Parts: sequence; structure tokens; C-alpha cells
Amino acid sequence: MPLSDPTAGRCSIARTITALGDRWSLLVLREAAMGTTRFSEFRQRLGIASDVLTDRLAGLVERGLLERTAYQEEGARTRTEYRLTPAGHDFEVVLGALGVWGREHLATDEDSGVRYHDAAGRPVRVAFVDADGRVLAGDEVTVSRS
Amino acid sequence: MPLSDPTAGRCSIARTITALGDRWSLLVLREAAMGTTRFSEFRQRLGIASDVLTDRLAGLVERGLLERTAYQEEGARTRTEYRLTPAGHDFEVVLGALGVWGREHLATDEDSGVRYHDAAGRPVRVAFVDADGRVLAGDEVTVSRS
DNA sequence: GCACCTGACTCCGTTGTTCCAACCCAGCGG
DNA sequence: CCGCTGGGTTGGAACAACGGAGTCAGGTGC
Repeated sequence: MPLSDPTAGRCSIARTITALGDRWSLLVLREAAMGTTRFSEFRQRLGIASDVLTDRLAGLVERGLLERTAYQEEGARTRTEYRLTPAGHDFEVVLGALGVWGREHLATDEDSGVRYHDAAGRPVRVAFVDADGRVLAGDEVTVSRS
Repeated sequence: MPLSDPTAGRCSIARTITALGDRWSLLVLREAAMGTTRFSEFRQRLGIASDVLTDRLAGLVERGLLERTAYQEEGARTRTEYRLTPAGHDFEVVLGALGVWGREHLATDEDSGVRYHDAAGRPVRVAFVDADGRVLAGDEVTVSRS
């Protein structure tokens, strides 16, 4: 679980980063978005140390991005699964934005991995939109301290 | 500068997170997006240790998000300033998405801080859009390993 | 009923990172 | 030529991550 941060609380970006801006939380969420649900599956796919994974999953559950439930398959003992909550699904746009940016600006030979696409399989991008649903160009958006 | 990551290289999300997914890089970018340019200004606003700031700024310059230039004011010695490059500006949508998510899902008493808005001052949100510029609902987008 | 397996952890010693405070160095102003 | 300020570097203590071994509970095979 990330440490405390003097700048948190004031700003929603800082708060979000403080809450889950460590290397693993975001990757755990990416895996969850792709359908991974079990502890051992996260562990295997990410190569994360088990105590760290325990900690990150607990943090994400505590913050309401993941939901922890027990379930039981036919003739098996109960197991734990982790699923995205609605808040967790809302976070996918952040992951999508990270992915789009990386694909564009961090070139690499082999660009496989995950990809977001629409129902027809066409790639999507992530953009600022205004209240009317109009897509805004970069220079139409400004940021300020409120 | 973040450590090496076994999962990097394959996936653009993982690559981006590995490149700048630590607590400070993102906050430095947020400050830069709001117009902060000088070492001491970043240091003061963020409360970051100077050696870490040196390291993060160097990393962001190396990855092409910030540009480091010397400049000189009237009757003062030369100073260094850090400005967002076009790639850095492209990253703002990620910060915007983080901010919007945090404002919505990490409630806090005092929600000041930064805010993204359009030319008319109305708040904007961040969304997936398809190739035609149509805004997509959450369930219209799927993610898969390519 | 007992050894054995698997999933989901916890524990622990080692290896990084981050933090803090102190120090350095170049230029300008007096 | 002395002190001040901006932009750092250095060193050590505190903290977090890593990786592997150990734990525990419920099922299976025998």
C-alpha cells in the first residue's frame, strides 16, 4: 500500500496517484480488466511477490475498485476471486489512456500486449470531451488550480 | 527512475507504467501541466526530496515528456527551466482521466486542487472515442490481449 | 483415516528505493 | 571577496519490494 503523501487530499489527481499510483496496483487493475480473478493467476501473470500482491489486492478492495468474493466450483473447495466493481470499470479509461499514450510515444520493436477496441474490433482512443459529448482538441482544454 | 520490470516491453500499458508510474513522475507532470517550470518551484510545491526530483526530471527529459532549456532573466544568472514537450502535452489526457476518476470515486471533504475545463470554463471529462470521434459508453469498449 | 495436493496466504532475510539533511558550486550584488 | 540563491550531489537511516520457505484449510486418492 502506498505511503502517505503530503500533497494528497487537496487534489484529486494527487489523491488518485497516492491511492493507487504504484507500479503494481495499476498492473493488477489491468489484469483484472482482462478477466483475471484469482490470486495465483495474478501472481503468475505479473510475477509479483505474493506478500506484495496480498497487500495490493487488499488496498484495491479497500478503495472499492475490486470486490473480493468466495466462490465454489463443482467438487472443489471454496476459493477467493477478485472482480472489478463499477468504480474499477470506470478506471479502465485511465488504463486505456496510458496504453494509447505508450503505444504512441514509447516505441518498441514488439508492440503486442493489450489493446482496447470497440464492438467492431476497431481501435479506440481516449480524449477529453465536453458536457455535450463533443471531442475536444488538446488546445481546447486548460488546467488550473481551482 | 523506476526499476526494471519483467512485464515491460510487451504491453504498452506496462511500458508506460514502468516508465513513469511512480508517485513522483506523475505529480511532476501535473505541476508542469499547470505551468511550473523551475527546479525549486517543483520542489516547493511537491515537497519532494531534491535528489529524487533531479532523478525524476532527468527521466522525464530522457523519455521526451519534458524539455530542459537554459534561460536568463534581466540581470540574473542563467537558470534551467523544464517545459512540457508535445508528447508531454499528450499525456495530459491521462492526468485528466486520473483526476476525473478521483473526484468521482475518492470522496474527500475538501475537493480543491486542479481541474480541467474547456475554453468556456465548463468541466470536461475523459472518455473512449472511436475512429469517427463518437464517444463510447463503457460497455461498448472491450480489452483483449493482442 | 491418512498422506498428499492446491490455492491463498504469511514470514523473513536480503536487496533495492526513498527520504532527509547537509554540503557543494557558479554567478550576481554589494 | 563575502554572502545569497538556484540547482544540484553525497551519505546514511528508514522504508518497501523481492523471492523463497512455511502455513493452513478443504478435497482427493487409497
